[in-house]
Amino acid sequence: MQEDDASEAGRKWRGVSRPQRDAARRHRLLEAGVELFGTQGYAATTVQGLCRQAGVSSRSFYECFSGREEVLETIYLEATRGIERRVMALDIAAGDTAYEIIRRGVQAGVGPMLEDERLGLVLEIEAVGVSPELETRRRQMIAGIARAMDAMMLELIRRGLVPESPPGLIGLVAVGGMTEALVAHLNTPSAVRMPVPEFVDELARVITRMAGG
Amino acid sequence: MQEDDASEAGRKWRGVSRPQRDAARRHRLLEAGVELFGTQGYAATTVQGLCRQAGVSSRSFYECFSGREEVLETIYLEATRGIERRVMALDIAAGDTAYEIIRRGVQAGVGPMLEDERLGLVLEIEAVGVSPELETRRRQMIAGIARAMDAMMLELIRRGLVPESPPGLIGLVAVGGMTEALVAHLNTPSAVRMPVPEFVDELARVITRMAGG
DNA sequence: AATTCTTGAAAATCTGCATTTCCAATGTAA
DNA sequence: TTACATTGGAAATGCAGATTTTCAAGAATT
Repeated sequence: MQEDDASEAGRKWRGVSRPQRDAARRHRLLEAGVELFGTQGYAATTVQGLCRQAGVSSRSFYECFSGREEVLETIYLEATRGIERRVMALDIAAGDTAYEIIRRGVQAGVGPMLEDERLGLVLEIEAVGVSPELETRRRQMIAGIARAMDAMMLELIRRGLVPESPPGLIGLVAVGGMTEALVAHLNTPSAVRMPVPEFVDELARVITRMAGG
Repeated sequence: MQEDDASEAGRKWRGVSRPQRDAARRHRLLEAGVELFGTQGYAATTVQGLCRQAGVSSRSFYECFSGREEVLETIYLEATRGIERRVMALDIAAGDTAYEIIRRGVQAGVGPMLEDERLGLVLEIEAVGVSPELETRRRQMIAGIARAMDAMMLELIRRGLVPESPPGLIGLVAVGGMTEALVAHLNTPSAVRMPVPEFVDELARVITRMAGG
C-alpha cells in the first residue's frame, strides 16, 4: 500500500510512464488487429493470435480490451472517423469542374483503403455482420457518408456544375458502388490490377455521370 | 443384412420415400436458416437452434449438412443462382426505353430480397466475411452480375438508347450501389420506408443516369 | 403380433477458445 | 543488494456449442 502518495503514475518504466506503456500496447494490439483481421479474417483470428502478433500477454490484453470484438470495433471506428474527417474537410474550391471535385471526394474516401489493403478488407468485409452493435455503427457511418455525398451533389447543383435533379438515393448508391469497386479491386491479383490513380479516375467518372455531370 | 435386395430406397415412410423425406428435412433446415440467420444473425445462430426451428434432430442435421456454414453456403448459392437466372432471362424487348429496361433488371435483381427481407439480410450482410470459400463464391457471383449489367449497358448502347461510353466499372458500381441502397431500405423502420415500387423506380433512375441515359 | 426401420429428443463427449492464474525474468527504487 | 513493480509466456480453468451416441416410440413389413 504505497501507491496513494507521490509520483502517482509518474514512475517510469524503461523510460516511459504507465499511461504511455498502456497506449503503446493498445496501439500494437490495434495494429495486430489490422494485420490478422485483414489477412486471416476476423473469424479465424483468436485473442491469443492477437497477443502473439502484438507481443502482449493475454493478461495485458484484457486490461486494454474487453475482447476480440472490441478490437475490431475500435479499428473500425477510428479508421472510419479519420476518413469521415478527411471527406468533411474537403474544400470545394470554386472554379473546379464537377469531375475534379468528385474525384477529390473519391480519393479522400477510398484512398486510405487503397494505401493499406488490409484496412480496406477489415472495414468493408470483416466488419460486416459481426454484431448488432457494430452493425448499427456501420450503418450510421455509411448513412453519414451518403449524406455528405448528397450535400456535395447539392452544392454542385447550386453552382450549376450539374443539372438539377431530385435528391433520392444517389449518395447511398455512390457509397455502395465505391466500396464494391474497391473490394473488387483489392481482390484482383496485383499483377493485373488497374493502376490506382486510373482506378480512382474511373470511379470518379462513373459517379460524376451518376450525378448528371 | 437385408438391404442389398429389392425395394432399394423405394420403401415408403408415412407416405413418402426416403429421398423425399431427406429433401423435406433439408428444405426445412434451409428455411430455418433463412429465418434464424435473417433475424438473429449468423454469428448468434447455433446448430441446435436450426434443428429446433426445423424440427429435425441433430443426428439428421449432420446427415444433411456438414455444419452451420454449409447451410449458409447453400442458402446463398441457391438464392443467388435463382436471381442470376432471372436477370439472365430478361428479354430486352425492342422499343423500350433505357429506363424501362433497366428498371426490369433492377426488379429482377433486388425483387426477391425486397419480398423476403430475411433473405436480403442473409445474402447481403450475414454471408459477408464468413469464410474464405463463401467469400470466393460471393465475389464470383457479384462479378457475374456486374458482367451481366455491363452486357446490358452495351446492348443499350448498341440500340442507341444511351450514348457510347467506355466500359469500366459501371456494372460493379451498379451492383454495389443497389445492394447498399437495398440494405439501407431493409434497415429502415417499415413505418417510414419508401413504398417498394417507388424505391425500385428511384434505383432504376439513378442507374439509368449512371449509364448515361 | 413380431420384427425391423426411422426418427426426434435427450444425454454424453469432445473441442477450441476465452479468461484467469501463476511464474520466472527483468527493470526500478532505496 | 534487497524489496518490489511490471510484464510476457505458459499453464490451469471454464464454458459454449459442435458432434456423436443412446433411447424410446411410432410406423411399416411380414
